Amino acid sequence: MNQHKTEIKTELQNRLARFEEQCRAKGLRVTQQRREIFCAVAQSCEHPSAEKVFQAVRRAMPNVSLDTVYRTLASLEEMDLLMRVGLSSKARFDGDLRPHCHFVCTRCGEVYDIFPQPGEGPLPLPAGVQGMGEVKQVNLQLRGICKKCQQEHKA
Amino acid sequence: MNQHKTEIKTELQNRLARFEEQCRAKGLRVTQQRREIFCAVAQSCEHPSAEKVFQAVRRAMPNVSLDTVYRTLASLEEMDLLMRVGLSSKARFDGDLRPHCHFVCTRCGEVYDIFPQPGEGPLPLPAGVQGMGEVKQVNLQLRGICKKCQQEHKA
DNA sequence: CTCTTTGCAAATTTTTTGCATGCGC
DNA sequence: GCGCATGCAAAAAATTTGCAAAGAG
Repeated sequence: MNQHKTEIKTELQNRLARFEEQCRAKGLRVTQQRREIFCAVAQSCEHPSAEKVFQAVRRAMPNVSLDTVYRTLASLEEMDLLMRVGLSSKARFDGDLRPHCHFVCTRCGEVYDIFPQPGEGPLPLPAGVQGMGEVKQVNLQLRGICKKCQQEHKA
Repeated sequence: MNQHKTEIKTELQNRLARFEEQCRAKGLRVTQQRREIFCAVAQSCEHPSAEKVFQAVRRAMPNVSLDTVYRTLASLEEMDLLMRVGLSSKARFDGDLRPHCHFVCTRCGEVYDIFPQPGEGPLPLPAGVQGMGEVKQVNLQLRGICKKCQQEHKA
């Protein structure tokens, strides 16, 4: 992770530029709060929760409110400027433990199973996992817009 | 998904057996509620939320309480009888959009990045994703026990 | 100057916990 | 019968929403 620190630093400029560009493209104003919240996530290596982002931003900006953080995180996600680890708020469960993947529709929230096709082997693990610990479970999550939502959007 | 329905049906017996076995192994009692909750998740293809499981179980058992569902889902997860899609309750954010994976420690909740090693290509997508919709984001999540927790456990 | 965005507060939703009673072992 | 597990209720945590005031374009 640390060997990436410097890359991240130099990349922060690019990201900020992209942030402003994206905001303008979507007609959103580039406010201090948005910039701070974006930076807080972009600079952090620790996958912060909304609360953690709030605390970090508060140091630079003592009266941001938690709800602004929530609203901004959601809009940054929508602009593809950050991503959510895991799923949105509500926990969901899967009783099928056979290896398979999930397609998560970011519009309707539906979770679809993707089972391996006949003859398809198990997914290869990234080499970098060596030495991190013991892997007990693998879950590949693909996020996008499902067929149904694509069609509704066209209509 | 439907071509798996029948497999799931026949597999339900195995799973129930495994469920009872696992309960006894961990010294947990095999109660009606646990069995019902386990079945509700095992039979469902829709990755139900706690609330949905609660509603389903209520049909067969009108006075289960929601907190029993929560407690039971947590213990079933711990016994590896089901898995959680996404992460536990709290949302977490990642500002790094370069392709990388996450190692999630199920003991301490820490999320570690796994960047591709030099020369390592992008992860192949499962063939079955064809026709599900447009994939915009790929997230591979490996769950297990991280190095630090392994060592603390030994001590 | 306009209209989005913010902060505040309060509401909602999701999840957790304490305690007396009940049921599996 | 013993003791974990449940149900109830209430608390805590996480997230969302309505509205007046502030600030970006």
